[in-house]
Amino acid sequence: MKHGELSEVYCSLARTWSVIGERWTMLIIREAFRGTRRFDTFQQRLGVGRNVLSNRLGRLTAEGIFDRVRYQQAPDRYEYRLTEKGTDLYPVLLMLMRWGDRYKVDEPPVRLYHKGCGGLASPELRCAHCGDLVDFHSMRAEYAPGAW
Amino acid sequence: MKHGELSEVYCSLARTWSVIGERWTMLIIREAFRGTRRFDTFQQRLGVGRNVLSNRLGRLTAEGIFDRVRYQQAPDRYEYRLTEKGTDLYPVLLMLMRWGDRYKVDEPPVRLYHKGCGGLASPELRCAHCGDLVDFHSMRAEYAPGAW
DNA sequence: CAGTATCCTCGAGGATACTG
DNA sequence: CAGTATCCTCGAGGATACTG
Repeated sequence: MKHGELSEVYCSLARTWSVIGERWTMLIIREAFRGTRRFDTFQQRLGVGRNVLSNRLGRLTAEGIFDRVRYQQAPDRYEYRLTEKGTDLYPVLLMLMRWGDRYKVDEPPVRLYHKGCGGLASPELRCAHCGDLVDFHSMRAEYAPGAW
Repeated sequence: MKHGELSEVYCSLARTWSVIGERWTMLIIREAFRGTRRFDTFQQRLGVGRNVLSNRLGRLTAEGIFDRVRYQQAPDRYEYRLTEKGTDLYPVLLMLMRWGDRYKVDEPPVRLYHKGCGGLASPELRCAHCGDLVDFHSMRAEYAPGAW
């Protein structure tokens, strides 16, 4: 199975992975959450090849994760802004970071504060129905017919 | 920057990505959450090459995400079980699935029920401090010195 | 700046045969 | 079963020069 074919399987994870599951893609999105919008800024901060970056930004724009917006005329200059579909990847990013905070570093490189309460935030997963904390053991999965 | 070098950068996301950010790795872990433990079962369900699967299971075992457990003697047979470090990736998996449920499929292939309350669960992120829903706009990030 | 073009390397992945 | 061994392909990624 090739990378692109993941998008055709009836599996939300596989399809999501076909969009963001490449070496640089998630790092580019993280950089965007950090406020980066311009080609050369992405390129310099990540150290990614210009051809690769060009390709990824194009694909993510086609996918609807970035908007390519002209911010200047003559000459025209464009920048990349996360769409709502893009910012909806924030929970994914947070959970990846949190796992790394726990298992891959001594001290978290990024601290998150919650604007609402002002506290140091360690976001956690709760059941939307009853509000209890959610983990692997508390969930039961049912597969639709045809699910991969 | 090579894939392995991501593990040396002072960034929880990059380091996590160096562990799970390859084409098959996250799909193998998902399959494990589904209950799969044995080499041939992984191989048949995912359609991944045997050499690649062998390599990934070895790396994930070395990383402490899988335990390689002998379940039979003469001949010895082994299976792979998620460790706690492995099941702690569940929130990552859930958030990836949820994004795919929203943007990549019409009908969710997998439905999750919360054992506690019996309800159909759509897990959501909340601030551990105040309990409010968390999204990108409600967070403020502070970077430690040396953070990538 | 925001790219495109070109050329190259390397390793992830696929296919298949073989083994204790 | 649970792998290892072998050989091959292909594309992701790196480096660098060039352009409007």
